[in-house]
Amino acid sequence: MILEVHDDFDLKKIAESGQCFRWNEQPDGSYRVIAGGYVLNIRELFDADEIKEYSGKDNDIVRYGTADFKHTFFINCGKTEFYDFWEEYLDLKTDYSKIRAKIDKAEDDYLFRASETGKGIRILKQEYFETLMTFIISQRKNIPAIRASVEKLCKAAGIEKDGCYLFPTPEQMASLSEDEISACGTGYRTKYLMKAAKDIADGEVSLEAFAGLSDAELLTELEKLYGVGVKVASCTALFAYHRMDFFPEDVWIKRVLADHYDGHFPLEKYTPWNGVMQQYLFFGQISDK
DNA sequence: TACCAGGTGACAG
DNA sequence: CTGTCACCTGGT
Repeated sequence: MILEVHDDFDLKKIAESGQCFRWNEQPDGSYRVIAGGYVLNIRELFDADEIKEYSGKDNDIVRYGTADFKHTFFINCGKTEFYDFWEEYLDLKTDYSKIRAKIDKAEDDYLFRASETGKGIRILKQEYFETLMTFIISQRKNIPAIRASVEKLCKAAGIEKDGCYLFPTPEQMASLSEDEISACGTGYRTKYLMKAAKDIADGEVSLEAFAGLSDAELLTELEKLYGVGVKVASCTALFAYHRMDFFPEDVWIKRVLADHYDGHFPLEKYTPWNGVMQQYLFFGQISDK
């Protein structure tokens, strides 16, 4: 299919934004994305001739956004799979260039510059269980270490598909022994993962039911899970439940706030889009390194 | 070798 | 309620 997005959309920035850990750049510049039980390949078509070539092959074309610029992608899935999962996952109905336009350069030049650097990031709508597990794993780990750990876990418990391993279901995860999980490099987080997986597999906790809660209630319920504090809970709320107003504060963001905002971000100015602002600030910070 | 990294729970005070 | 500390593991 051809995906034409008249809005901010940058594959590389999304892959490196730290919200997802299973986007892998391929030798041809495309990205392989494992999510929702699917394995997708997505490639931006930069060249007009290339776009014409693909468009001529009676590929379905879907269009999103209203900006006066566009990004064109080739994705190797059909309409059924696309509407079933990827449309929502990629958050194609949200207009990020309009959200970006809420940032006043004169009022906050630092955020404005961060948004220019991070332009193209979208907040994915990822799966509840995978996001929760992944951000539990992320505690005191850097991004490469998180990716390596998640990959091992998928290989240990997930189903193989197209040469990749899907993220385990709660049941698959709960069937692993402590040693098997620990062998994935999860360290002291192993007991947190086991408890959450078991409670969810047993039906004691329903991540699906959490979707009906208000932002505040959702945060409270997530924080009740063993090993889940405010950071992991707010990342899960933002990246899986798509609660766009959450503003997760990790050490990187805390540094930004200390250096540029007197320790406190003016959340009231950007409601209900603070999560997007957080992503711009975070991306600006890590891309300096 | 020692210290740190996208935190959290358990405990002091 | 705020401060301190151990914790697995991989990296410098």
